Amino acid sequence: MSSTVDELVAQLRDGGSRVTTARRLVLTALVKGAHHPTAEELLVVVRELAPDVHASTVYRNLEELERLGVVVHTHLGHGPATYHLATEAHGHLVCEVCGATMEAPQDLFEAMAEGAKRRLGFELRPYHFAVLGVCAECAAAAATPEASVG
Amino acid sequence: MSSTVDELVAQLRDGGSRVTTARRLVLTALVKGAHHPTAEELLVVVRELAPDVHASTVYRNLEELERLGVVVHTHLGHGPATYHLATEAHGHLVCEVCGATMEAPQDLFEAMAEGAKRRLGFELRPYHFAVLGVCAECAAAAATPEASVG
DNA sequence: TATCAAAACGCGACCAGCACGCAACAGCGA
DNA sequence: TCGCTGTTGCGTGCTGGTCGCGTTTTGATA
Repeated sequence: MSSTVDELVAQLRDGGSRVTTARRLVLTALVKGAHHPTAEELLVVVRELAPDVHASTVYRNLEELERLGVVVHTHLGHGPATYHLATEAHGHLVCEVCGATMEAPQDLFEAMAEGAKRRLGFELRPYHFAVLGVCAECAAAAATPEASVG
Repeated sequence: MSSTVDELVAQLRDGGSRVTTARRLVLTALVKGAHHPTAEELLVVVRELAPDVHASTVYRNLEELERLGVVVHTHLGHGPATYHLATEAHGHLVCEVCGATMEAPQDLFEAMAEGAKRRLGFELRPYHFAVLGVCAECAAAAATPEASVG
């Protein structure tokens, strides 16, 4: 969580990658930006600092950073993928009704992971795709017929 | 599981939808076809029976069938969505390494679902997106440095 | 059985999200 | 500073899916 751009840059060098302006800006955007930015949103942030950076550069850098284990991407639903630093890896719960995204408590997956491992030999990595469902507010709204969410 | 095309057609009528050739063929493809067909694969099956059916017709029909609760779609990974009858709804475990897909035992999600409900008020619907991980074979292959999966 | 409004279809254009090929550029070790 | 080679900008292309429009088909009714 305490990752600074400089630390991440060091990871890049260790991995044998060059440190370019665009690449540094992508890291900056990841550190400073919103919680679950898409590639598009990262591009916007990057372009505030360097307007000429091309979208494909951001995509390629995210790919490279992921290869190095610096960032991971997650699918929160039907839209574009979202990116965050690998040090912040966590599961997500997303409400199908209102789209609210919440981070899953670390231990929420534990029982399931253990069950999958013991019974199927399957090692869960439940971070890549969000688990969908209905959040408390929307469930309550659905339960009271008079109410409407909007 | 015992759904026949006729039963599904009846569901269509009950829902106020018209029964067309293309629509019946989509249902036929879902009943007879592979386990987790994509829209594209369904289109191929449909076209074996009626070559002039257009791709957008299949997409629109799947959307309508989903609206009626007859079919559901699932994302097994980065590729296209897969479709199956709502009566066959189940969770999926997908291996990130080899791509193997397995149906999750019904009770695997129960502990997690209960925990999410009690602690966050969140009602899990863990069927829409697969849970990724590493299958037993690939985990074993990774554990023995000499072995290689290919 | 004929009529007809609305639903569904075929078709093509279009869109989002992303990957790719290529020539120019820039990081970084010597 | 030089030069190798990784990276960038740019355009183009691909996949998966949506949309608008004019035509065809369905199915309730006469």
